[in-house]
Amino acid sequence: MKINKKSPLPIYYQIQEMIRGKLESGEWPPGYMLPSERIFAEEFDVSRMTVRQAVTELVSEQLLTREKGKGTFVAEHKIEQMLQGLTSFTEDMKARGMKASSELQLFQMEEADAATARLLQLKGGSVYRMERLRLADNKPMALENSYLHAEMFPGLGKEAASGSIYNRLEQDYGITIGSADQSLEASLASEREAELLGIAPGAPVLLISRTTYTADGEPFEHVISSYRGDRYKFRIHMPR
Amino acid sequence: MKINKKSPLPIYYQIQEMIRGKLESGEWPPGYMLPSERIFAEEFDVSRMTVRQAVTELVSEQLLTREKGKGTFVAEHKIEQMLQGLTSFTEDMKARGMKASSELQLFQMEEADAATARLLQLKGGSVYRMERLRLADNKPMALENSYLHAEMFPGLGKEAASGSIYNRLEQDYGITIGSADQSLEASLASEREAELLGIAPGAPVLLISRTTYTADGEPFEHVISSYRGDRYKFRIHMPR
DNA sequence: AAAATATAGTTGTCTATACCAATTATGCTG
DNA sequence: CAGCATAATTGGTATAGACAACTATATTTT
Repeated sequence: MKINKKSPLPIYYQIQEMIRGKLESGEWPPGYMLPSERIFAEEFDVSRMTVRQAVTELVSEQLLTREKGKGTFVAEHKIEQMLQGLTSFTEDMKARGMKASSELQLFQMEEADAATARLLQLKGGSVYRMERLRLADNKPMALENSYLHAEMFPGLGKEAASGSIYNRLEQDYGITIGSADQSLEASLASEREAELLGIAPGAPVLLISRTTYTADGEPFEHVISSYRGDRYKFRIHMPR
Repeated sequence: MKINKKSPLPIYYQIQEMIRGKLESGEWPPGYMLPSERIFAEEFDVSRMTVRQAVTELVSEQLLTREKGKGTFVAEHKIEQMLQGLTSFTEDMKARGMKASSELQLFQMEEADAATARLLQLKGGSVYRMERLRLADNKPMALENSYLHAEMFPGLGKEAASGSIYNRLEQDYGITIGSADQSLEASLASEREAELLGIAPGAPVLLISRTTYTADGEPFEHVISSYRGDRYKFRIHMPR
C-alpha cells in the first residue's frame, strides 16, 4: 500500500492501480466501503483532488460507486461484465454446459485474398489458414476458418491448433487481446459444410465473422464460422 | 451559450449539457476542435478545473477525445456506439444509411402463450400483439412480431404502431428503457414470411428475439423478428 | 420515551494557482 | 528557401483550501 512520488507514473494512476489490485484480489469484496477520500489523501500525503481523480475513473468504469454522505463502495458484480469478455468456442460451450473439442481439417500458409488482407491490414500477403471442425459433446457444432496474420506469428506450427490458441499467442508472441468486431448473418449450408456438420445441404447455418484486435488495435485474426442453425443460438445482453 | 452561476444545477453540469447540445444539433460535427479549456474558463468566468470536470465525463463517454498539445475534439461516430445503445429498427436502418418504414399487418389484444407469459413475467395473461413488416428504402427487410405487457400499457391503440413506439411508451406511460436480452439464430423462411418478405420459401432468415426491460428491471416487451438473410447482417463490437 | 438539535464524517462542487509535457506556430539564421 | 531554435498554446498532473449537501450518530430538549 505505497506509492512513489518520484515515479514517472502519475500519482493518481498509482492509486488507481492499487485499488484495482484490491478489487481483483478480492481483498475488497463487493459492498466493501473504501477508506474515505480524506483518509486516502492523508495516508499517501497527497491532495484530496488527486485521490478523487483516481477514484472517478473507477466509478465511471462502474467498479466503484459513490454515495454522498456515506462513502465510496465496491460495486456489485454485474451480469453485463461477463459479456464484455471475448468468448472462444471453448469458453462458449463450457458456459453452455457442453464439452468442446476440435478436429483439425487443414493448416497451411497461403496468400490472403483481398478481403482478408484488408481486414487484417496486411502489407505482405501471407496468412496462416486453419480450418477446424468444432464439436460440442462430440457432435458437430460449427465449421471454423481462421486466418492469422503470418508476419506477427513467425514459425507458428499446426500443433497450435490444438488447445487454446489465444493462450499460445499471448505467451509465445507477447500479444494482448483487445477488442473484436463480429457480424452475424443467416445462410444455407454448402455441400462441404453439410457433410462435415452432418446436416443436409441447404439447411440453415448461422455465419459468424469475427476480426480480433490486439490491445494496440492491430487486427491479428479473422475467423469465419458456420454454426448449425438447429443447435446454436447466439445470445447477447445489451446493458443500459 | 450561457450558464447560470446561481442555478442549483452545478456549473460543470450546465457546461456539459451545453456541449452535449452542440453535439446533438450537429453544430459541432465530428472532428471539430472545441475551444480550449482556458478559453472556456475565461468565457464562463469559472476555473479551468470546472471546465475539465465537464469535459472529462464526455470524454469517458467517448463523445469527445483529448489530444495533448493539440486540443479537444468531437469524436468520430463509431460503429461501437450504435451497438452500445439499444437499437430500434428505425435507428438501426438510419445508422446504415437507409430509410425505415413499416406496414402494420396486425394489432390486437390476445392471450399470451406460455413462453411469452414467462418471458414477460405476466400475472394476467393478456398481451398486445403487433405484427409489422419492416421496410428499408421501401424494400422488405424483416417481419416483426411484438408482444407488449398489456397491464403496463392500458388503452394502447393501434396508432402507436406507427412512428417510434418507444417514445410513445416513455412519454405516455412513464417507463424508462433499461437493458435487453437478445438471441440470434439461423432459420428458413416460412410460407407467410417468404411472401411478405419477397423471398422464396426456405430462403435463409436471421431470427432475432429480444426481451426488453425497463430501468427497474421489469420486462415489458418481447419481439421476434425474421430478417432477410440476403440483406441483413447483425454487427457487434466487443470492447476490451 | 419521543422529538428536536447538534456534531462529526462523508462525498459534491468550485476556486486559483502552478508546473509539466506534447504539439504547433513563429521567427531567426544559415 | 531550408533548417533550427524559440515562443505560444494545448491538455495533464497536482496542490490547498473552502463551502455545500447529505448521512449517521450522539446529545439535549420536550
